[in-house]
Amino acid sequence: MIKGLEDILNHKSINPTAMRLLVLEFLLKQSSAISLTDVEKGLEPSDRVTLYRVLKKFGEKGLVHSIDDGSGAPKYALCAEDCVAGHHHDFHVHFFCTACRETSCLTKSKIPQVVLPEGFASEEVNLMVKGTCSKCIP
Amino acid sequence: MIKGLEDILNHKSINPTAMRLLVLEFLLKQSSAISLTDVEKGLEPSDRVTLYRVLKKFGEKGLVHSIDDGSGAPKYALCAEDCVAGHHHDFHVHFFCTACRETSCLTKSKIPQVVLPEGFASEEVNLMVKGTCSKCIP
DNA sequence: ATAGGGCTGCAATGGTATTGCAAACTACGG
DNA sequence: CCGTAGTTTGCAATACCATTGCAGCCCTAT
Repeated sequence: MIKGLEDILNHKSINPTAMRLLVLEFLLKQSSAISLTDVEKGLEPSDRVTLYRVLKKFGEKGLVHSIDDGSGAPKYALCAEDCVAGHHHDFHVHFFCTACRETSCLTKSKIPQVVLPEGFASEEVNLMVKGTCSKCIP
Repeated sequence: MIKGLEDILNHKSINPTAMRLLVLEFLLKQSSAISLTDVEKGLEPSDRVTLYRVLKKFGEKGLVHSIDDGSGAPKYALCAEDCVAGHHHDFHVHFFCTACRETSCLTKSKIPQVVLPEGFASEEVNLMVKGTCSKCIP
């Protein structure tokens, strides 16, 4: 199991340290995007700053992408597959459930093409939907 | 002129105080969405907290909407037209130019319909595009 | 005139990212 | 096996930013 985790990191050119393996393992267990504070609580008693830097490195290397769901703190989730360092390909919709307050990636919902005014060039698109998720529908 | 400003506030059931008129006037002069710090600098030497509360009230009453462009601080812009207290209708695209670092409302670019998975109900949609705006194209 | 409610300004709090620095660790060449 | 260089980690400190409490002010209605 741990072996597989190491491979993942190596494949992204990230030195597989104990801390990073722990964070990666924790991320793999999540069903939704989580904040730095969530990681901190799940991996007690780890240092917050270290976790911050681990996630930052993961982001730089294209292992995770961060989502700003308006909660103030960024959420992190593992990238699908084909993200390379520096260029993310996560053109999917992010969903924030106002009931359970979970942020999740709707990898199957692609972001539709957006028509921009003349002279505007798009580099990155982020679509955030808020509402009620399937688990919280009454 | 000031008379017109008062009308705007009254129409939204906001007591027209000096401070609020100033903020509204400042907002009307902007061509892009601005942060609380921007307002503070433009209206020196005003108290930041007061401006914060003014903007908050404007938001509650449907006069302005706030945009989270990922810069850490929310940006504010006047609502188009028919926003009512509590329910915003700003289904337009927000654009962040990575060159001039300005956030603007593309009121003509409507957010396309998003297909959500079964069981998901959408209440609010936010589409943030990052790239280069027409003024910054080489 | 006065009492009450809304508005403002100041001070203080709390949560967050972010950086500097020194200790710990790791990989590697002798 | 040892030491060294580079990476990683943990701690302390800093810097924003939103948000709240409180006290004084203004305006209005009675």
